[in-house]
Amino acid sequence: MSGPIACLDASTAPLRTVPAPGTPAHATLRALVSSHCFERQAGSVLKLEGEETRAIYYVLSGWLLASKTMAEGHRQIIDVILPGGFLEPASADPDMSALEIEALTDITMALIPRHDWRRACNDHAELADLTYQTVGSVMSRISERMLRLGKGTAETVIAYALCELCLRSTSRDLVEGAMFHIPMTQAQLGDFCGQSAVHVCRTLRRFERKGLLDVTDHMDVVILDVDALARVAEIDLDSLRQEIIPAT
Amino acid sequence: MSGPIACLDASTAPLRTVPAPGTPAHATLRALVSSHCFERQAGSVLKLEGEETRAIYYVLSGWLLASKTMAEGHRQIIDVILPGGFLEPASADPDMSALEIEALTDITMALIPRHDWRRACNDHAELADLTYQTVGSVMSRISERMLRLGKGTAETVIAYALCELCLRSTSRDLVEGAMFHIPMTQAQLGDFCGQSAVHVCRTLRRFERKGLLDVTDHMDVVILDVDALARVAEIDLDSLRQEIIPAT
DNA sequence: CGGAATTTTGAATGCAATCAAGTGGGGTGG
DNA sequence: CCACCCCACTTGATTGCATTCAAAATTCCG
Repeated sequence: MSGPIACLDASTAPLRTVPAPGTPAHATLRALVSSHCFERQAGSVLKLEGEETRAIYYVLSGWLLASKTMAEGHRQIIDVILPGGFLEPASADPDMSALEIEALTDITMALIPRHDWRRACNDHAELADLTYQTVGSVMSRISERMLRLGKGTAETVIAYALCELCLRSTSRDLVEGAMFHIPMTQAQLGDFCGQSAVHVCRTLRRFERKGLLDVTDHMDVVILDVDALARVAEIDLDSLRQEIIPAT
Repeated sequence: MSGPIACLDASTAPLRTVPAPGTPAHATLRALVSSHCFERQAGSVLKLEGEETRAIYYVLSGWLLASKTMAEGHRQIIDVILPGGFLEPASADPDMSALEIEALTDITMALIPRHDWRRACNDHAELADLTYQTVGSVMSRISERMLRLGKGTAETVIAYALCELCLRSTSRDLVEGAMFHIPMTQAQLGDFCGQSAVHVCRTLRRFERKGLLDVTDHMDVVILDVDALARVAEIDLDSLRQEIIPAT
């Protein structure tokens, strides 16, 4: 794998609306991002578990995936990061990555040195806010998933994952009939939900038969009955949105 | 439940060795902690899911527990916090708690207003380091658990949980024959490991029969065969220590 | 068009939940 | 002091959900 490729135009990238454009914080963020910006193809592994790490992974476009693997190749996807999101894969040893980081799709992203990021956070309260808010979002969506992983049925976990990804990828709405695309195979969705690929398939099919949703053409999902799906996922849509989706 | 009770002597509390005693950062941490210090009984619920929160939960002595609950009372313990550890239960909405916080044992702790904490982190790099290191520790141990919750057998999850709690509570060592106490019932351990209480019992009994460990008298655990236990947990002890236990 | 990866379906196995009943210890009140 | 109760733990039996294995169908991509 080659080194970072300079990104010609980071200005089109979907920087979060927080901090607001025009503010010094926004300018700092933009500068940080564009000076460390590069692209990768889907499937590229950016960091392995246990490797040295000193940077923040900031996603501009595409989806990023953080996972861990056990013996026999059993893998659990710990989190998926969407444009505007970021993650530091550090463990208790700040220089060691606890996670494997991989591009789920073709991706544009920035690898910002931890120190630069922290300096920026010290200088701009809005960036510190953004950081804390992101940590909160990550923690709460991981917690929701963990709850269902531990105590839910396959239907519950998978329905939740669909709701979460839909909410996050369609920016805050989950309406009947809206289509959204999940750039994951059923096997990957299985790794995300702690299920085998076969059972993901069966479960999606069952959802279709029940009229909850429609899955066409490689994970294009149309939710047909939001309320029923939310019931299966055991969520309250509004509470979940407040919990995992940053305001504004 | 009554309000916070002033803690007469926080100086005996096991403040982390980072920042080092004598430094300004240490003094600031001590001041923050002792001015917000109080005690609670085992079982006290300190915060409910969805409630407002604006503070960091810093544990001085005793164990704290963060959990989430689904319909029908199915609960998952997301994390356990030991003395010297802390947690902010905030979600994407920084003022809303994503977790329920509960005292697992009688506990001495400090509830430090987020703003004071953040100001202190801005003033003292060591405190910021401590914060990032703690976030890293929390994330990596949650990830390890999540991996096994999703992809491991009951034996793997439970063996891992025992190793993690032993490593953390006996400060970095996991030696044969050492006894340590886990102040949780089997039902709570089940909520931690995504298993039913009944199955936790069976699994612990099986471990005993295999000579991996001994569990006596309400969760006093003696590990008899560290290597075998680590093998069941699918961990490498040294890697895990580096990953989840802060250095020094 | 051919090969590889993904999805689908069937059948069998096995792990863990649930239900149910019984044991044992610690604390309380008579 | 003893009886009782409550809670935690233990063990057995049954049920059911999800995995695994296997094979076919479909789609993607070069």
